[in-house]
Amino acid sequence: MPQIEAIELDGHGPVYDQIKRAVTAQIRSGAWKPGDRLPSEADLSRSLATARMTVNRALRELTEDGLLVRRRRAGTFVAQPDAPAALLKIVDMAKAIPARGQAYGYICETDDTVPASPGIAKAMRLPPGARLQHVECLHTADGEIVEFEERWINLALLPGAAQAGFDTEGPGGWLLRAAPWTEAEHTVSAVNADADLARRLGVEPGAA
Amino acid sequence: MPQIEAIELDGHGPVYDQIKRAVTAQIRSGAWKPGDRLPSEADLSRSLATARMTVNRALRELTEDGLLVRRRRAGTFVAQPDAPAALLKIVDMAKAIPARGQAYGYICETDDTVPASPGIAKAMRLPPGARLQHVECLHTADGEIVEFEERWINLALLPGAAQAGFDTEGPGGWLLRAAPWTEAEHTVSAVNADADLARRLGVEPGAA
DNA sequence: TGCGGCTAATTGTCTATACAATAAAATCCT
DNA sequence: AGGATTTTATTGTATAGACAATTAGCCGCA
Repeated sequence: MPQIEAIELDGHGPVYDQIKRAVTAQIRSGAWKPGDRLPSEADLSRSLATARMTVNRALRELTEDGLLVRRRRAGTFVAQPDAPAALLKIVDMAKAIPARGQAYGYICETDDTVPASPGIAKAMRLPPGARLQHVECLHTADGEIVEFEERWINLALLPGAAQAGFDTEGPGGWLLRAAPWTEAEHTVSAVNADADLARRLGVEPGAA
Repeated sequence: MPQIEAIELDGHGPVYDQIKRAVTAQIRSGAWKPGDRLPSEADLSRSLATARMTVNRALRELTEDGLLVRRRRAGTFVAQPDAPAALLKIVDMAKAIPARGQAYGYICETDDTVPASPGIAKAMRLPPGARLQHVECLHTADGEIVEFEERWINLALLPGAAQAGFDTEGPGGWLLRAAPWTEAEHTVSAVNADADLARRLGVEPGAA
């Protein structure tokens, strides 16, 4: 089981930001690894001598950024990294358009692994034939097509993208796999975490 | 000067979410238009009988979503809609990658207005020759090219994209134009708002 | 008029506390 | 043992109050 060390603030800027940086630093440095459980808000607020609300804001925002995953009673965990970064922006797009009063739609036309064509390879400074994930999708607002987007993702750097499935189910279905698990029980808690994330991602956009 | 009516909560879910929905509804319905000033947090918390922190969280999150713009002492304004939606995801990408401990880079290769080629026109269900904004950019993490992205934006629906300038300065430079202005003084407050947004967008990623 | 300093309105953050919601873990009862 | 129930740890939200930071607007003065 991971032993979580105490973190320290740097006195620079708002406290919640200091906490965010400190936690981020722990994760970046590898001191806290994916799946590790963080100290509880109560513990952190005690050891940092701040109010729990401040810790809460920091952890809540990091969760929003996809760096952490939280579950009531279970605790706060370092999220599985890697692929979510590629998808956050889609989530964001899906969130931003309804906020403007329009019904957002996302249609994925193609999503497959292809060797880089000479033209794309040149654009990406890759050797021709490198494995790429090719995604074509449409963003619609109120049924009208706002944007056509074509992407080539370097699978050498983002291996998770191949299994991501950017299809019509939307990104939520994929993000499921970014769940936290404690070292001991893989399957069980992974299922739970999936349900948790699914709820988070499914309910929020629907409500707004 | 716009007369802002009181808003009402619906008793559904967390209060900060109710406030978010209520404000969003006002904006969607057109009751609050871009540039309009909202009641102050103090006024809202009084008229809604909630704590100011709760109102603050709601307005802060809506600001994060790009729906509002806030300035100390000046107040909270309905943001200029429209084009920011297309860019939020870039901002998000720029934020998400450094959060994972890598240096994010954004290189825009082309950004011009073109008539739709037959192939693209078909994909977007548009007549060939429709005006599109064509953007090609690279997303890099630690200098390595993670993703090549090509986009065609329907200028008929997002006219602002043409002047957006998705160039190497990054999206921040563009978002400047999404500033709020009171009906009376265009130029002056627009400049101020620019400075404000610039700070917001320039400082946050730099700190993290 | 124009400039400079003061005032005060507004947002931004922090604290301490409280209670609700959730679900893991322990306990009890059969 | 095993299933039901109770306990309890943890996050989620709400509140009231306080002070800091920013800056628009006002007032005075040259």
